[in-house]
Amino acid sequence: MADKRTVVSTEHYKGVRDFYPEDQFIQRYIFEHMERVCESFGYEEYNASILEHAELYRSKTSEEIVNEQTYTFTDRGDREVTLRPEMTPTFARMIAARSRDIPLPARWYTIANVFRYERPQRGRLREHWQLNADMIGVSGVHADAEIIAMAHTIMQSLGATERDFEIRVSDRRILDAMYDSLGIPAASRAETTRLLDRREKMRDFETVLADTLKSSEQATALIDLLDRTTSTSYLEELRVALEHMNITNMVVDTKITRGFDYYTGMVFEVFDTDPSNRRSMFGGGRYDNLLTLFGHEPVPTVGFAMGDVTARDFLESHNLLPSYAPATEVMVAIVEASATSHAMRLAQDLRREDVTVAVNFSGKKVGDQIRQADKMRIPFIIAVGSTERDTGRYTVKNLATGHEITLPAERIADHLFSALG
RNA sequence: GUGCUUAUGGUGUAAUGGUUAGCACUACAGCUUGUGGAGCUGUCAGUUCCGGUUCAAAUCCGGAUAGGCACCCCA
Repeated sequence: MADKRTVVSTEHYKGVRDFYPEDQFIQRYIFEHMERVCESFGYEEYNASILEHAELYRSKTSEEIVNEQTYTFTDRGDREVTLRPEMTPTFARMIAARSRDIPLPARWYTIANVFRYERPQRGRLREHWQLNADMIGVSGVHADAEIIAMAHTIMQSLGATERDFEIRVSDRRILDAMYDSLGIPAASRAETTRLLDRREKMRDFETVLADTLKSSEQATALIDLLDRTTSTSYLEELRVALEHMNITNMVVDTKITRGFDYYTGMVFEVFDTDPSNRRSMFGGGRYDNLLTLFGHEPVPTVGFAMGDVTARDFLESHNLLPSYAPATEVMVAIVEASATSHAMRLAQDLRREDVTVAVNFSGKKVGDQIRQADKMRIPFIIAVGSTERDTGRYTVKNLATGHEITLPAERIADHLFSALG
C-alpha cells in the first residue's frame, strides 16, 4: 500500500455528486423526458458556458447571494468570474445580445448545471441540473398557460398523475395592487414580498411584518386583504385556459410569491401532494422587465425551472424510478483465444446493423463471462470459439429466459431486435 | 454563517470501557478445458483524522474533517 500521505482522496467535492452508471441512467431518463416535452411544445435547445462575468448577477440579485452564495473568483486577467448560479440572466443576456436577429416570440430551453455555495441539505446541493424553459415576446394568459402546461406535461410524462402534485398559482399584480392601496412605500415592497414568501414557515409572521412595514395597522390590513383574496379574474381566465388543455390540478394560492424581485405577473409553484413530502418542488412565472438590465426595452417573458434533485426525490417517493438497463444489448464471449479476431469482426458487423455490442476480453471461462453479463444486466450473450468461426453460425442466448437459438451472422440483428421489441 | 446529530473492510451492519473487532454482501482465486444464476473452500480488506482520560478506548472527553437534519437564505 502506498504512503497514506501521498494518496488522493476518492471522495467527491462537498455538495456535488458522482453519477455512476445507475445514477446517470436515471439522470438521462429525467432529461430525455424533459427534452421530449419541451420540443413537443416547439422549444429550441440552447446552452452557454458555466462561466459568466460576476457583474451579471450583481444588479438583479441580492448582496448576500452574490457575496456568499456564488462561486466567484478572479481570473489571471483580473476579471471577476462567477460560476452561474441560475440560468435566467444568461438567457436574458443571450436574447438581448441578438435581439434584432431573433424572431419573437422565441421559445428556448436548456438543461444546465448551476452552482451555489451553501451548506448542503435535503434537496439542496452545491451543484444541480435544472431545466429552464422560457417564452419571450408574448404577454397574456395563453403564454402563461402554455408554460404551466409544459410543467404539467413533464410531470405526467414521468409517470405522475394529477393526484400526485398540484400547481399553486398566484399573481404578483395582486400584491402590487395591495401595496398601492395601502400606500406601502416602494422601498419596503421587495422585502415585504420576500417575507410573504416565507409566511407559512414563520410563527411570528405578523410581528415581523409589522416591524418591516413599521406599522401594525398596515400589517393587519395587508394580512386581511391577502386572506380575503381567493382569486382574480385573470387567474380564473388562466384556470379556464388550463382546463381546455385537460389540466385540472391548478389551485389559486395567494401565498405563493417566489421571493424574487424580477417577477411581474403570474407566478406558480408545483407541490408534491404526498403528505410526507408536501413541499414546493419547482416553479416559475412571468418576468417582463429583465432585458432592461442590458439597456434593452422591456420584453414580456414567462418561464420556469425544474431541478433534477427534487425531481429525483419526487420519483423516488412515488415509486416512479425506472429500473436500470445498460445500453449494451449483447456481450460476445470469447471462449478460445484463437477466435478473438473473429469475435471482434462479428461484433463490428453487428454494430453496423445498430446492435450495441461489448466484447469480453477477460479470458475467463464461459460460465464466468455469462455470469458477468448477467450481473451487468446485458440481455444477450454470444459465445464465439473455433466452432463458430468455422461454421459461421452463432448461438444467441437470452439471459433472462435461458432461450438459445443458432443463427448465421446476418440474421442475428433481426432476431435481437424482434426479441427486444 | 448558527444549532442538533452521525461516522467500524469497497457496501450494509455487530461488538457492558476488558479475548485475536464478528457477520452478510461484493471483489478475486479454486473445486470445474465450450454455456451462467446454486453450493463449498480460500484470499484481499475496517474502528475518519489529531489529541486527551484510563491499567485498558470502536466505545468516554476535546478539536478537526465529512455526511444528514433544521435555521439563515433561496436561483
